[in-house]
Amino acid sequence: MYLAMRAEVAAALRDALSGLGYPTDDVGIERPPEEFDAALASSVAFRLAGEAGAPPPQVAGELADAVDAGDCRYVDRVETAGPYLNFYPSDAYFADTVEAAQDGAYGHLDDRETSVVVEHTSANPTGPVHVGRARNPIIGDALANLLDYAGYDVDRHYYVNDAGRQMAVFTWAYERFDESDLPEPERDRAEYDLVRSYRKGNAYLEEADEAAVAEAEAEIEAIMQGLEAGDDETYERVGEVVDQVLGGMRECLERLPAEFDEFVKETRFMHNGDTDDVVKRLKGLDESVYEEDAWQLDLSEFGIEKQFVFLRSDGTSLYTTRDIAHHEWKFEQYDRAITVIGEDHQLTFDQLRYALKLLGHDTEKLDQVFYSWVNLPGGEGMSTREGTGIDLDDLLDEAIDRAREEVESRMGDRIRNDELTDEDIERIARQVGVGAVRYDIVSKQPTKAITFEWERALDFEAQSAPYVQYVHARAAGILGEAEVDPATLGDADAAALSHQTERDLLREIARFPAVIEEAAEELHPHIVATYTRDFADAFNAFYRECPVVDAPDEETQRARLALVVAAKTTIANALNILGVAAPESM
RNA sequence: GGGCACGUAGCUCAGCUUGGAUAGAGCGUCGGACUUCUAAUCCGACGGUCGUGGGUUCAAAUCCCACCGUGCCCGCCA
Repeated sequence: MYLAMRAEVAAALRDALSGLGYPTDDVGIERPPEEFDAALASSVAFRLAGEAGAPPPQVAGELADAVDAGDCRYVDRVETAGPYLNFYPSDAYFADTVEAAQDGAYGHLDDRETSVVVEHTSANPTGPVHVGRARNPIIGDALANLLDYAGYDVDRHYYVNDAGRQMAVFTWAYERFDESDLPEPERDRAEYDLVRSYRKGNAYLEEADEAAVAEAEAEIEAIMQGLEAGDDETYERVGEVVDQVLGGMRECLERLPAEFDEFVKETRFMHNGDTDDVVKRLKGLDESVYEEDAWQLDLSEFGIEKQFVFLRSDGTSLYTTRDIAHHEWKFEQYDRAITVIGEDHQLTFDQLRYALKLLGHDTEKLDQVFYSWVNLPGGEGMSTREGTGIDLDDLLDEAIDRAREEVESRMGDRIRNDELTDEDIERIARQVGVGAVRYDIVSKQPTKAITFEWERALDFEAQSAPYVQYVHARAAGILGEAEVDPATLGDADAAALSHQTERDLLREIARFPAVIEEAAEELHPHIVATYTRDFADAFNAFYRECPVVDAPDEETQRARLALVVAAKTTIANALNILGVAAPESM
């Protein structure tokens, strides 16, 4: 209703402006401060003051008189507050909001008939997913959910870097070392098992004597050449390592849960000849130069002084070259391609973008969401190769353990005697623990640097997942207590919802689709998280002030029940976008 | 040195793209509210030169410039 009302207000303002002979290009619609019950406001009077030769409040008054809200379904009245115009919602606004939000699909915007691929995580299959990388699947999954709600046709891809030097090193090390050379694995799963070889191999390359290293390097080089040449046996050897490690990492990511429609392997674009084709076309560009035996692209026209090497002097391709072939493949199938990627890839991504542009592609279709790295206290980084960093599995385990302790410690002073079973406790611990980790990460702007600290990541207090989840559980509790079939609330009268906190909650519910629209437009899932906090505040105020089960009369009770259903649906869907579970009880 | 990002209360963060109503939350501190639809909640108090300095504007946390601090990148790695 918010979006519809905004359209009505904009149209009514434009009519009024043009009627008075003012420009209509900027109607200055914004959200009024909390103390006003208006749903929308306009500051347009400020900008007209000069032209009108009158102070803003006077212009506002003139405009308020000129605005005709008669045809507006959702605008009840216009009032001035100094230089501002405030637009108050009508009864129909509230009635339609309650009705719309009781539908489980509330928040889904109209189908845009636009396909979009969200590539995220794409962590190299070298070992366990650590917390430094965890920001990627959490942001990526929320972004994909968000775009889905916003009406896009979304696919989620994980691009598997199975062709680089790292994988050649890994494959060599996997074949080179025996179990007896390796320490105990930290966890009983494939990636923890295999990463031991990878770490051992890297240490060996640094520490072994020159001749031994040269021998190893020759084997690694042979693997890389085999991949480049499309040699089947080499593919099989590398694939054996990649598939095992990736399988384990996938299990870890599913705990979040983050799932993918497709795992796209980099080697695919070497094997099918696409990379060779890209190289051929890049060589033909005016910007292409052959220097020091390597083919490079001069991107100085885009402000990048560093030349982009796309073919090594030994004739092998580079990561970004293969990524160009990968993106051409994406462009063939999707209208938009969005990549969630670490800020350390900023330059690489620019090179990719401009190379694609030079090859004649519309790079407007390409978007990226950068996030900055998560570091350990003391500024230490996390590295799979060196084995430093906190494994995501450990973080999730710890979060669930702490959540379980929390649930159990609260058992004693629960007022409500609803007999939580052991399964309930386990379910709540998982929902709250994992939810807290996700919420902590998704609620912040991705560009801000994060230092990982256990206490902070596992804080269950306000402004965390449990705070919002609790609202959902409270709503579920009321509906359970009322023993009313939500489906029978169709005739509930929203006019009975006249309390200030009821109106405030309704306004929050009404805003949800606009929040989705804005967050999707800007590719900022954290806007949804901010919304859930405001929403929770509004719900808690309503909860405090307005008894539902013991409402003063039946009409009020039914209206409030309908409001609770609407609120529950809204918060469930908002949490769903963030990838945070919405518990029925906790 | 160059490029990109970030800098808002003691701490963690919204707000900045599209300038506008006394700059908002949470944590912490202090003081209140559970025989009540779940107190993982709520109410109140305290707390801010919006990094610094200029500029644009009727109006700047928001836009522009310079500087300072922090992170990331500047490889024929990914």
